[in-house]
Amino acid sequence: MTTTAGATTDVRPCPISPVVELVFSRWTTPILWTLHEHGTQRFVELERTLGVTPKVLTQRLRQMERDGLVVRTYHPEIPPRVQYEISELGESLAPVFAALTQWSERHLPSVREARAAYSGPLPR
Amino acid sequence: MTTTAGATTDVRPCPISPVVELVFSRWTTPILWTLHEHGTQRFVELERTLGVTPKVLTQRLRQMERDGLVVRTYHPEIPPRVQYEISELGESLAPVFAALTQWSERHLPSVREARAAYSGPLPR
DNA sequence: CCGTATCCGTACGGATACTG
DNA sequence: CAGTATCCGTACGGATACGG
Repeated sequence: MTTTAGATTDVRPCPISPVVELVFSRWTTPILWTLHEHGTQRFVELERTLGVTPKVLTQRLRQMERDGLVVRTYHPEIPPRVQYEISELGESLAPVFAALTQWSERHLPSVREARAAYSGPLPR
Repeated sequence: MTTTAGATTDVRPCPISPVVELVFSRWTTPILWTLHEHGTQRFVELERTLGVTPKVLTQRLRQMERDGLVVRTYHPEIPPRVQYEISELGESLAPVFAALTQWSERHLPSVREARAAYSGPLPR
């Protein structure tokens, strides 16, 4: 565990932090969900469906493309057409989403109850 | 405008967004993980283990207590002692964490490959 | 020990305008 | 249509100091 005296104890963070950062950053979840549910989407479709500005949408899509979660296909036409679809790697997240969905259905009410019952500080 | 046939009124965002915000906000995942793995922890233990400043730690713990994910127990001693433990509701997230862990083990290498192979913009 | 109070820097998202 | 460029406001986290 800790090595010889003097050395700082190693702080081992939870192993899922990388995935969390990868998948649950802002907008990534809605984007993945939309592509998963509605299939291939064009840029403007995502823009309108999610209500996100083009700058941010581009940032997220580039990031997700780099990480291999989505596939971008450019069609050199006039006007240009770009398709975004979820990759196989992205689809492999399905069990995660399923677990999350199930948890929501079962336990989200409990959260609401807890919030209602909570009388301490931090009122939002 | 909205007269696109077929799709009536509702543009439904992904249903897991609330949970994501709840569980995967900054620091909440490491906190939950630590309490899940190492059991009950004192304030200063979490502070040191996670390397988080007391202000932020308090914010997160209050929020998670309000949401019913952790249980705070105050022992009026000198010096005072406060225990934080994961609640039953928090424990119910275990399947989610399990799915995430499994995905990490299986598919995180693919992400690294994708990043290495990616030659476009956005180099981080 | 367990927080709270205060200041501060920045990263991030939103809005707008413009280009190919 | 599919972005890029620019400006801007703020929410958030880190650092420090202090209090019960």
